[in-house]
Amino acid sequence: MDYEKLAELLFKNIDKTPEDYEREYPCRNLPEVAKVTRFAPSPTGFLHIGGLFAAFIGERTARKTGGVFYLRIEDTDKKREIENGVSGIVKGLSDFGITIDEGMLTETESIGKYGPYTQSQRKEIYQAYCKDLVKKGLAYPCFCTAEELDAIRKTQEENKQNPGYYGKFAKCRNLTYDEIEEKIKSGTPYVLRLKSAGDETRRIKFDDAIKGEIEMPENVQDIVLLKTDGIPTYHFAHAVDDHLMRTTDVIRGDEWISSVPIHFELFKVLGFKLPKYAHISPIMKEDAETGGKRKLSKRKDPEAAVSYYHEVGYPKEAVLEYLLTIANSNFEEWRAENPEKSRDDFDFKLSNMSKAGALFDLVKLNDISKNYICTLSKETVYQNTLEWAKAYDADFAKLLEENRDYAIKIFGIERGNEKPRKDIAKWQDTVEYTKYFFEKPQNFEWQENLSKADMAEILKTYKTVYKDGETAEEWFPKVRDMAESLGYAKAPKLYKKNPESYKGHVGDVASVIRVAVTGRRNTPDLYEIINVLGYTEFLERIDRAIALLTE
RNA sequence: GGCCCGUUGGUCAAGAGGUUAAGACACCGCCCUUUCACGGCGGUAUCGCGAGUUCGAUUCUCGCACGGGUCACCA
Repeated sequence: MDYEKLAELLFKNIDKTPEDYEREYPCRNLPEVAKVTRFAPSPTGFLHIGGLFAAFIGERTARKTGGVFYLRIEDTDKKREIENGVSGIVKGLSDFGITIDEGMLTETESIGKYGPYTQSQRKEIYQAYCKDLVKKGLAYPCFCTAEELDAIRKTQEENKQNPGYYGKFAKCRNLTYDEIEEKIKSGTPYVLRLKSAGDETRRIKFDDAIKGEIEMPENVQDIVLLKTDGIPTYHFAHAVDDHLMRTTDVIRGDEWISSVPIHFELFKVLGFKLPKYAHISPIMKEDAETGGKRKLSKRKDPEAAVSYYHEVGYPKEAVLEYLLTIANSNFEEWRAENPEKSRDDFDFKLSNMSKAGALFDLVKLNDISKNYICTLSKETVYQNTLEWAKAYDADFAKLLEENRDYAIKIFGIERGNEKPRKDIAKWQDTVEYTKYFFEKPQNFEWQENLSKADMAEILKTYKTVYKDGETAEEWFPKVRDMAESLGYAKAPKLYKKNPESYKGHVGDVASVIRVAVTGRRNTPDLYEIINVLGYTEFLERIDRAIALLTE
């Protein structure tokens, strides 16, 4: 067989050679320790939390070593693609502060010298390498139809043989030049296959940065390199792109582990140096139905989508810190010791990653998020809440903008002291949190141990006792005195000793005021709330409550 | 089924051939306290199973079980 002639027959329009591309995309001029990593999703528009996790780890690895992190779009499957699919991915990344050094910025724009960064635009590159492989007798066209392939698989299954296109089953391996030429001329569709030289009794070995030493049988399959439409499969594109883009560390989901033998052979026949592999375990979720674990599912779990976290308003810092604690569990300890430091100063290590898939824990995320938000200033909370509301709650955004100073005061309640409140986990929580400041209470959670008359009496008395402008130190003792004069214990402890001699205790009295003003039994510090509301509003609410209680 | 990966409390997990088997979240109790949070103190709870190596194994080896992945012209 004249392979040169076959290569010309198959790829007559391809003039460039691998050598041309090697020159076009030279080795990066980086220090030896610098790592080049990438995130390479399909443009489905949907960014999975696991994708963000992988991207984040790639970004951290590159940053830490002074390397390069880039975004490549793997759009070799038209079926997966949706319109503006790149934007969704790019937005998901940027919403959570993941920045790229190279790659796709929008649907069509990119930065970097190693592009194009969209695989559909790299067709000639792949074909040049394929042409070279054909020339060397390492790849061949295959005209088998789907039906023929099915038939092969069926007999293999019946005979308990490994399924696939390999060895004696690879009938197109033995086609003559004339047979091939005839089929090509008649327009028969074909794929290009690798002529595997693998031997399943031999084993490959590699050291995965996360999983450690892994050993597997060599690949023997004549896998498809180029599909009927001339577009490469994932495997072939991976080899060519990661080589040409000079990726040093391939960080990807561990569903790829079983394909590593294919990648080994591909890198070998193409004459490429193998990258380092790091296979990440997927993020799991507890499955209510089976009681077991399963991958977070795009269909069943809203929290699988990165956009979910943005929509409900988790700060990106909280999400990233949560992902970091999953990735390197010693991060939590480091954070506790270095509360002021930037996340970037943490020494992230691929080797510290867990080999098993972690269950996604929304409760833990909430905790991390509350701890983060409680360190922010009231102005920052206002600003972040406003930005969130502008995107997802227009009415609330309007309210915040029209009452800027007031809203900032609300967010200032019990904030900035040594023990700040920790009750906001996400910006969406602020809607409920601030509600009674913007509207008079509709429902009142009155406590059951007091009669309406008792409560009305407390409020009427309180109105006469309360003076605008009291300090916190003056305020509560007055409430105590008032409680005592109305027949309530000054302190809860007194009441517990002698419950019969009192109507209740100061806590009940304060509670009546609290409910009258806010409608709720549980709120932040009452004194601060009253001051934020202002004297006029306070009086109105007390009067309104008295009217309701005495009607 | 073949191949591969994994398995320490409810969750995330540290750990090393000999430890009272860290810590965080969650949960429970107590304290603080005008409510709720916060904070402080304390508590419940973990090495999948069976062999082997060893004076000793949760740690090393081998089986098994269970869970997961993969076996496409999808990535």
